[in-house]
Amino acid sequence: MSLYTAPPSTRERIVLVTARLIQRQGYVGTSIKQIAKEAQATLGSVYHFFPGGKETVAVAAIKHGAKEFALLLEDALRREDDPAAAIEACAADLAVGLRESGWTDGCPVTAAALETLGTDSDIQRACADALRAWEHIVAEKLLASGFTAEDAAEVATTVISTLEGAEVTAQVSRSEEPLRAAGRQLARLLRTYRA
Amino acid sequence: MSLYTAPPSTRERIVLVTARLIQRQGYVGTSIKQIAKEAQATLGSVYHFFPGGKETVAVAAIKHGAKEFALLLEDALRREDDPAAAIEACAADLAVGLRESGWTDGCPVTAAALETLGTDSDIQRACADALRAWEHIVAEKLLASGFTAEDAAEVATTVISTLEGAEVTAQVSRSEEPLRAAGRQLARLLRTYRA
DNA sequence: ACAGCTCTAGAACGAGCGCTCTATTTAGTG
DNA sequence: CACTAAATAGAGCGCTCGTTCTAGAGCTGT
Repeated sequence: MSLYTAPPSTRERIVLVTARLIQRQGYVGTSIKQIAKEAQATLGSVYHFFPGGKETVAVAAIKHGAKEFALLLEDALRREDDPAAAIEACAADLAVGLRESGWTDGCPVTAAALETLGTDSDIQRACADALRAWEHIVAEKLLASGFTAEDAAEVATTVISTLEGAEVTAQVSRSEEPLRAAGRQLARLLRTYRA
Repeated sequence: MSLYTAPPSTRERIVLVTARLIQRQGYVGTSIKQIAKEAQATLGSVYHFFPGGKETVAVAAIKHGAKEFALLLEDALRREDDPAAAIEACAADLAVGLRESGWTDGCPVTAAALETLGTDSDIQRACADALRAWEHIVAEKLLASGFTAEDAAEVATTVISTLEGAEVTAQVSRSEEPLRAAGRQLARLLRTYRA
């Protein structure tokens, strides 16, 4: 990685802005015109890069957000040897990021998923893929720490669900505490599996 | 309670329909005209009962949904003496309800909260109130089971967060498993607090 | 009979939606 | 320099949004 990162391309700006807007206002609440304006692009550019229209832009943004959280997760899990401590650190990272954004920049996957529930759309698929990928990352760490395959899968699912829910709770109550509490309780839970 | 329940009034139908639509499509994705049509009312009736417009209808619907889940929670906690078993049963109840609705009828509070994040609106306040009320119900049960005040508060917050998150995960993956897993893991966590 | 309510009914308004379309500018290649 | 494809630019289309407004229907008390 170079010291001087290239300025983001128009396409990248569109994706980044869309991800942020979905975090804050949801999928339905975000218009293509607003995306174009905030990305300093024009309507023509947006439809040039995403001929599939609004849904295509959203899918790209959700995949971007999914990868972003996956990196945060992998980072925390690599820094700490103990998975319990790693998950607690991860929750703390989320809490700090949330506070710094004024409690607005949550998880674009959750937001978009809830608005497109019965739809069988690409958005739903992208959200389901993201959740599965995150669970897989956690499960791998647990397996490496001596968990059985069944325990790892069930605990990983619960870890992701709890982090998701605690993030929403933290946003609504505008406090780090729900995420901090979830981190501590998840750590306690993981430690009950020690040999 | 009589055997013959009165047919719901126009006002009640509006609130019930709105709650269901918010569950499925979110707040922004639900229009007043759709509410009127599905509630078999007219626009005039909606604005007659809710002069404050869309937001007022949504607040009433959210409060209704909040009370509904509070009753489910209190019911499960009353049925079981052991709080761990009670929370697990609660998760199972949610899983069954979700499957029976075709994975569409989740939590209107979460859905509405995420779409109105930075807004300082009555909707945000209603969602925050709902979460606090649910946590309080769980905390009371834990206190009655011998938890310290601090433990009860922190665990109750985590229980609600986990149930919220697991419900979303279950909806996206169209499976009862995330909620079942969350129930089992929460039960395991609660049992670590036994004297 | 009639006034005075609550409730129902839906047309109409301005604003904004997603998207299409035609131009025009920019960048890359021989 | 000439030619082409990529990218930018935004006016305009049909439609739906939330809301307002006027008009009528149903009921009660006098």
